[in-house]
Amino acid sequence: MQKTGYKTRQQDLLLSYLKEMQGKHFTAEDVRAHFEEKKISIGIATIYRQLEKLVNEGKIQKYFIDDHSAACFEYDGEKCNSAEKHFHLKCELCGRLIHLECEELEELGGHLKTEHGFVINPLRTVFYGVCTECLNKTK
Amino acid sequence: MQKTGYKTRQQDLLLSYLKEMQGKHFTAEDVRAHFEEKKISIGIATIYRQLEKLVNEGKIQKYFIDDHSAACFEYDGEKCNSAEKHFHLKCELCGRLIHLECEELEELGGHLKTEHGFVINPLRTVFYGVCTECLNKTK
DNA sequence: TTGCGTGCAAAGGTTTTGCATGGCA
DNA sequence: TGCCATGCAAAACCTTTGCACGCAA
Repeated sequence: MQKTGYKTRQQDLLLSYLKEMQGKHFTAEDVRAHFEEKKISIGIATIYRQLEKLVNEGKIQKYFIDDHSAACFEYDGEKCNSAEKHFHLKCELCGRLIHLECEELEELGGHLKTEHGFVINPLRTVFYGVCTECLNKTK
Repeated sequence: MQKTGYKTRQQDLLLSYLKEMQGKHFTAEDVRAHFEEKKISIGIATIYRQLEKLVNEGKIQKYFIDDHSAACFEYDGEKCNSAEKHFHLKCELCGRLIHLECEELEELGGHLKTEHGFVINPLRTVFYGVCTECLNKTK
């Protein structure tokens, strides 16, 4: 399960970028531009491959915001890797990512499995909607 | 507000397809293939333009399921609120998109709202995980 | 007749892939 | 040294767009 792989300069660069961008979303192109600004060159293919690996490991998440535009990635920090029993809520208005731990919601997984034979993956599943703050604002 | 536009053969064909596919999801390519099978030719550009129009009118919904794959469309019929009563499950292994209607799941929206002040948007939310068939295969 | 709808092909943008090279262990 | 990671460019892919023509009203 634990594929170590080699440690590379590009990998480190990307990880440092993740920490810097923690809680914010970015595209593959954002990553490339960020390092180009610093006169550091990373191939876009490498960026895609590293990001894909991180997504598979559940370290970062991949979102599809609108239309056929570029995919957004987001790093949520250490806490997300340890706690597998929480879900993510993403506000469509303010873009905030909310971490939700809730017993009743945890039952959702059990229900889907026993009643529908579907094993949900909370690491990748994101509930889209509107958060409390934004609801109040629009009233 | 109500832009009538012209009535065309392609429009009628698409509408008949929608009725046939009511409650199921399909891609632009699915539409093209469906009519090709019947020896009816419709330009793919026309399909995209018609679908876009229908989305803007709120007649059909557009989903962004996966990676760089094609967008999914869905016609839920006359009743406007029906779309809010089902969710989508996406199998991470076989890629199948499953259409799930379940009363207990409908309560999820209510729970999120009353307990967490979050109004979920089922039109955009997709549960990722592994479906029954794939679970059995991997055993 | 007017001008929207259509079809074709080309363009557009994002992501993936093949292949030779570079670099970690 | 053995192999994975990288970089480049090309390919793949879905979708949009420009333009001339067709067709509804």
